[in-house]
Amino acid sequence: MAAGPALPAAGAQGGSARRERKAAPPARSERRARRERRGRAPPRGRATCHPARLRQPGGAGALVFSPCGREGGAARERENAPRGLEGNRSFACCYRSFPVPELRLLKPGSASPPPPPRSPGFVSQGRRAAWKRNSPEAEAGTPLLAGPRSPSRRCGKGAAAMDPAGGRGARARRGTRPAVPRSRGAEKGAEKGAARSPERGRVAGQSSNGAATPRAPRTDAPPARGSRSARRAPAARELPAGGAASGAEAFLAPRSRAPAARASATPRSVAAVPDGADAAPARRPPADALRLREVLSRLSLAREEVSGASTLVNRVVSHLIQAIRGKDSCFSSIEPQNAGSYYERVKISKPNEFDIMLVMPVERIQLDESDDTGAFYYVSFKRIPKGKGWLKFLEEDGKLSAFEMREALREIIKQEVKTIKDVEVTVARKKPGCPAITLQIKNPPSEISLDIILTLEAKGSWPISTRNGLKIEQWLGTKVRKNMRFKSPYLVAKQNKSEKVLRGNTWRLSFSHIEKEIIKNHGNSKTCCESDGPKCCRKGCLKLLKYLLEQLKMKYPKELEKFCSYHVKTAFLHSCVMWPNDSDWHLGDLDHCFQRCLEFFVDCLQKSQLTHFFIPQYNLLSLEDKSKHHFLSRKICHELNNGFPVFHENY
DNA sequence: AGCCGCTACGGGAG
DNA sequence: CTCCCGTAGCGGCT
Repeated sequence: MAAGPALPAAGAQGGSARRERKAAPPARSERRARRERRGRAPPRGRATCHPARLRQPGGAGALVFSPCGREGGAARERENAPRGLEGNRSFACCYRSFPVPELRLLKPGSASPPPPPRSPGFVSQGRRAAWKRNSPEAEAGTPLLAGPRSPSRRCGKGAAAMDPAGGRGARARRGTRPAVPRSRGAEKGAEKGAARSPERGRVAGQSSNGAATPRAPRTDAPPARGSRSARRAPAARELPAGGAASGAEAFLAPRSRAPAARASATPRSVAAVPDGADAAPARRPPADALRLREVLSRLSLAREEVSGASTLVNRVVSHLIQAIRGKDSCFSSIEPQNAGSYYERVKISKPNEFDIMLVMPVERIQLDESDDTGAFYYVSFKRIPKGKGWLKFLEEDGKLSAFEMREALREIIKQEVKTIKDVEVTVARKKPGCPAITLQIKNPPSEISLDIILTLEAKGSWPISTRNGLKIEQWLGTKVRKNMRFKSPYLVAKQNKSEKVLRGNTWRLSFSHIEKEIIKNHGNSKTCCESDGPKCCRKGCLKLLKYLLEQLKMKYPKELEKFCSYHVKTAFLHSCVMWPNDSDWHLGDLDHCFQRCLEFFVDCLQKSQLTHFFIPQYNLLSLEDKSKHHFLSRKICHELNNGFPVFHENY
C-alpha cells in the first residue's frame, strides 16, 4: 500500500458508512491519517471492504453431503464419490481424502478471479500497557458484580445509572462531548471518559441521555441501509444466477437445509427436490435449528462471571509477569500473550479456563525435527545469546532443555503465587507431557484454571513441515496466509511421547497465536460478523462442537479421554477451508452447518485421519486408537440422528 | 527506544 | 441499545 498524504484510510476506501462516521472525530481521523502515512495497517486491519472480496463462491464450497452412518453400523452412503477437485490444487492436496462432501467447483472460466489481497490486517504485538492496566490498582474500583439486570433489553437509562465507579473510566466513556485534544493529567476519572468520542454505540439521531431510538428487532440480515450494504450489492450481483442464493448454495443438498433456510432471515432460494433415501436419517424437524440456538445461548458466558474471572486472572498474571521478568535474566524478555478459547471468544459455559503463553523471543536458533510428525523439534542455538542465562538450560549436546526451562519457570511461579494478596492461587500438580504450568485460582464457589505456557518465539521462517499447511487461500486469502507465515512460529515445551527415552528436550510447534487470529477474523469477506455485516455461524458451530465433545466426554470419560477440544477445533478449521464462503455459514443455517462440521469430523474419526491444520503430515488421530475413534464416531452419529439428546443431559 | 497512560473500537452479553 | 473486556495505536515521558 503506497503511503502518502492523499491515501484514503482503508475504512473510507471500503466505503462503510459506519466507519466513516466513526472516523468523524478530528483527533482520530488525524491519527489514522498519520498512521497511514507511516505505512501502518489501520487498527485491527478490518476496515477494508473491497467489493471484489465479496466474491461469489467459485473457489469451492459447493457440495452435496451424505449423512453419516447410523448408530448400529448402517453403511455410509457413498454415492457422492469425490470428484471435481481438479482446478483447485489446495483443496485437492489437502482435502481429497474426505469422500463424503462433494466439492463441485465452477469451471476455471466461470470462477471469480483470485481475490485482491487484503490489507495486512494483523498487526499484533503484545503490549505491556494492556497488562499494566490490568494491575490490581486499576481494577480496584471494579465491582465484581454488575448491578441488577435491567428488566428490559433496551436498557439505555438503566444502564447509564449502573455502577458509576469502576475501571478505566469506562462508565463515563460514552459522554456526549465531542472529542477533545488529549492532555495528560488534566482529565482523570470521569473527565477522562467524557472526553472520549461519543460516536461509538450511538446511531445518528439517538438522544444523548442514552435513551435508545426505537427500532425494529434485529434480524440476521441487516436491513439495507448506509453505504455498506449498497457497496455489497455489486458483489452480490456477481453471483451466478439464482437470486439471493450463492453459487455454493445452489449446489447444496436441500435435505437438512429446508428448516435452516426457514430460520434464516434472508430470503433465499432453496432447491425443492429432496435427495432420496439418505435424506431420511439426517432430516431434522424445523425446531432443530431453534433448539441448537437455544443450546448456544445456554453456552454463553455470563457477564458477571466474565468480569469476576477476568479480574482475578489479570491480577494474577500481571503480578507474575512482573515477578518473572525480575527474577531470572533468561526470562526478562517474556511477553504474555493470551491464547485459547476464552480469548478467541469461543469459550463455553463458564469462564473458568484461561491460557496465557509467556513468549520468549529467541534468535538464531536451529530446529531439528525429532520425529516424522513435523511437529516436534530439538532446539539449539546457532549462537548463544550473551548474558541471558541460557547456558544453564543447554544440554551437553547443545540442545535447549524444555524440561529444565519449564521447571525453572515453575519454581519462580511457585514462589510468587505465595505473595499474591487477596487472591488464593495454587500451582497444580504436574501432568506428564503437559506443556502448561497450571494455576488454580479460587473463585468461590468454583475455581479458575489458568494455564501458563512457556513459549519460544522462534524468530525466522516456519519449518518446512508447515509448507503445505494452513490452506486458507480460498477462505481468507493468499495475502492473509502470507502475512501469517511472516509471523514467527512458536514452540512450546512439550515432551514428544514417541521418543524412546524421555529426556524432556523436545519442543512442539504451536500456532495458538495464528489460530486466534483466524478465529477472530474468520470471514471470507472482511465484514463478516462486524456490526453492520452479515453474521455467520462459524463460531456458533465451533462452540457446539466443543460442547458436544465436552458432554460426550462427561458421559464416557474413560473411552473418550484421548480426545480434546483441539481435535474438534482442527476439524472445524478444516471445515472452514472446505466451505470457505460466508454464504456457506449463514447464521440461519446453524443446524445445517453444524451437521456438516460434525459429519466431516465423523469421517475423520472413521478413517483415523485428522490432519494437523498447520502441519499436514501430522495426524492428530493415532492409528493405535482406532477403536476409540470409532467409538466417538458412533456416539456422534447417534447424536446427529437423534437431535443431540446429550445437549440436554446434565453431568 | 521503550514504557506507560490514554483513547478508540470490536465483540459478546444482557 | 448499553455495558464491559480485550486489544491495539498514539504520543508524552523517562
